[in-house]
Amino acid sequence: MSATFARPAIIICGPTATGKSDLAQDLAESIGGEVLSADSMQVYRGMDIGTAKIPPGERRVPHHGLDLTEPDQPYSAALYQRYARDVISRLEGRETPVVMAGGTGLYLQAVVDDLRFPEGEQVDNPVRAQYEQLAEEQGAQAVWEALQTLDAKSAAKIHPNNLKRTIRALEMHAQGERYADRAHGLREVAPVIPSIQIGLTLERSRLYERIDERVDKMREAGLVEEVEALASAGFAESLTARQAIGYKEVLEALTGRIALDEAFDQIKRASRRYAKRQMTWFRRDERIHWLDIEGMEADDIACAAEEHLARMGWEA
RNA sequence: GGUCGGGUAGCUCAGUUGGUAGAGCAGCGGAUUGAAAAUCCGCGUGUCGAGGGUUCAAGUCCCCCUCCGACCA
Repeated sequence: MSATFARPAIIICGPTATGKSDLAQDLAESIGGEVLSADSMQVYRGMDIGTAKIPPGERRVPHHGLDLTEPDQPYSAALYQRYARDVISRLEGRETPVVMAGGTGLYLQAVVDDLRFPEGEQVDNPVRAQYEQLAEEQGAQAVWEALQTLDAKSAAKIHPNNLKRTIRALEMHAQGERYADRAHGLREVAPVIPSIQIGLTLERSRLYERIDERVDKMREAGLVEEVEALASAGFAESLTARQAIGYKEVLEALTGRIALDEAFDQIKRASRRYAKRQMTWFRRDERIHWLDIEGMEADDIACAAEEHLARMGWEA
């Protein structure tokens, strides 16, 4: 990307259930911009209630990054990076501001910073199945040892128990790439798209209350029915979509392995842990200006965000 | 009112013949370059119900009070 940027991208990040999508839309509306979602699960069509996608009828500005593929298709950070940068250049060409809203830290960073993924196929990995079988037969350690033999430098950067990352390094090796040459600390990656980043946050116990409430609302809104519909459309065999919180638990309940109430308890717990991991991810990024939303209405939050934009010299 | 059982981590509980306490779950911290709502790593966070006594030493023994549960009246 060599375009020059008249204005920085505005980024709204932070843990789940803090109102990122609403704020992004409010901001985009007031500055004449468009919203670009950075969410690894909102890319799937039909996964609406459980991903808290803003319903089409409530979208007051154009939204990008939603419904990009089918739930039985795999997706990846590399695909999102290409897609999102393309959206940003098009908006840039029309001098339209972009407001990104995202809880998926890797996706945001893949767009804004100089993360470089190997060329070639973006999701298909011929060697993956082979190593997954090895893991099943001989354990994750054996796979890691295989990596150590082929690419000791990369193996040294991955914990032997971390099977997924070990397999990724092996895939890269098969492509003539080295994991170690790319993974060298997310703090040290240079930015390529200027941005103003605002993080929404809340005291932990209050955040957890909001998460619990939101999960209850998802249940009332028909999450179970949504999962039933997806299940009959081959969702259970998907690689990535089936990892979504809310969906995997309800699927377990639908197959009779756990009770529905138990499933929703698990969804709340998984969402809390997810929020914690998101905080860990975003906390290290010095660029983020944090906004504590305790006791604030949507208007107050938008107002505070606009004040920050003004302080950063943002001009419409 | 009486008898018995029990009050130990946020929750459920363990705790040897007395040597200032440990599991699961929950929680907290961190990593993260093609699955990222995924994956992985690390961390017990405690007036052992209150008070007194015995002892070099009490969660463990004794006394008393208190709370909960069961049973007998």
